[in-house]
Amino acid sequence: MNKNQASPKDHHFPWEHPRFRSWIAVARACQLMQQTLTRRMAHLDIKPPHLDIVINLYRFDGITQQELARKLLVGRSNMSMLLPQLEKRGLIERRGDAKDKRVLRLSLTAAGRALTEEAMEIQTALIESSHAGSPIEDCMKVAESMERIISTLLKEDVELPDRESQG
Amino acid sequence: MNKNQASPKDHHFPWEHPRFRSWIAVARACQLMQQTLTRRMAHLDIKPPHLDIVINLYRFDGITQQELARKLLVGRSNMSMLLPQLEKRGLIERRGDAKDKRVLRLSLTAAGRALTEEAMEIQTALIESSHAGSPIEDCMKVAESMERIISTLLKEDVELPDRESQG
DNA sequence: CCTTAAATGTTCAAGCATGAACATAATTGT
DNA sequence: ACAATTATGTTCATGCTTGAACATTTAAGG
Repeated sequence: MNKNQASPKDHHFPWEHPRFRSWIAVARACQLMQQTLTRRMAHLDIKPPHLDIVINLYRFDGITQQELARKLLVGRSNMSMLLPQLEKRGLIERRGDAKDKRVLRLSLTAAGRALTEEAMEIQTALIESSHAGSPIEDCMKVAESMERIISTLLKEDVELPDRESQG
Repeated sequence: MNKNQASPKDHHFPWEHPRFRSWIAVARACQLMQQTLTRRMAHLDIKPPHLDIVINLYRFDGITQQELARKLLVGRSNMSMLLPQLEKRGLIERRGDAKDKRVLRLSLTAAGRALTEEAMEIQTALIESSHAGSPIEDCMKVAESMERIISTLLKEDVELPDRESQG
């Protein structure tokens, strides 16, 4: 009853599957990285979700809330909750588009840009140090594996409300 | 101001660092996997956090709440919130320890075990299918990389309240 | 023994994320 | 032009997660 599917070899329990064990490690690493990053950025008063936002604004000035939500793989309502906070703190600006009166175009203020650079340094330093001594080729192989997984999951992930796969 | 640290090579922006790009892919893959798993398990009325719990109870019968929290890298208060729900649903049991009157020892009921097996099959199938066609060696290399990162992060992660690194 | 420190579990307020329902604006079809 | 559909953003109720404060129990030090 627990090995007639998804198990070409006869591993009785999921945690005996190499892929399963491997994925658990990926998930735990992610979790730990997020928690550590949260603590390291605490003094800037931003958390990973905010960092994801400002980094994307740093790269893609004038992006809309919907585009941003798609890049971050979150719902639009999430952006509607978080962006006003960042706006009140003077880190970002939201300006209506002249051509399309529905959309709000986002950009960083000078203060937001400065904060983003500071936070990105913390994140980069953490990533570099936690990969301590791993050859860069390992990293590339990891990236390839993950991107394969991402595109697989995005493909079979059609037809859901309020989230329509990203570009 | 944005490249005097953590950057041996002269990549001007974080997203030009191979390790940074690679890590973003890891994080996104995790996020997508969780979202997809959430949808696939919706009919069982359990979410990834509950699955993590019951799988560990499946493996480690009689574990305490504290030990469980450490394995899952979450706070004790989290367990205090989630476990009573599962208990009310008749999926787990909590029994006080005779020797140490502080601890509650956890175990699955028959219904909980059945549900866990069903959910594990879904998760295993999802993991297998999302790795579609990736050789098993790639998986092993990913696992190695992630475990290195985990141990690095756990080492430098001493001294924090309510979370004391796991065993 | 008795005081102090540590460990385990609970409660609470706050913040993040979600999906549904809604309002407005743009696009398409006729 | 008009109706129907789609797209963008907001609001709301719900649920997960956290960290602090607390109570109880155990362990350690004099």
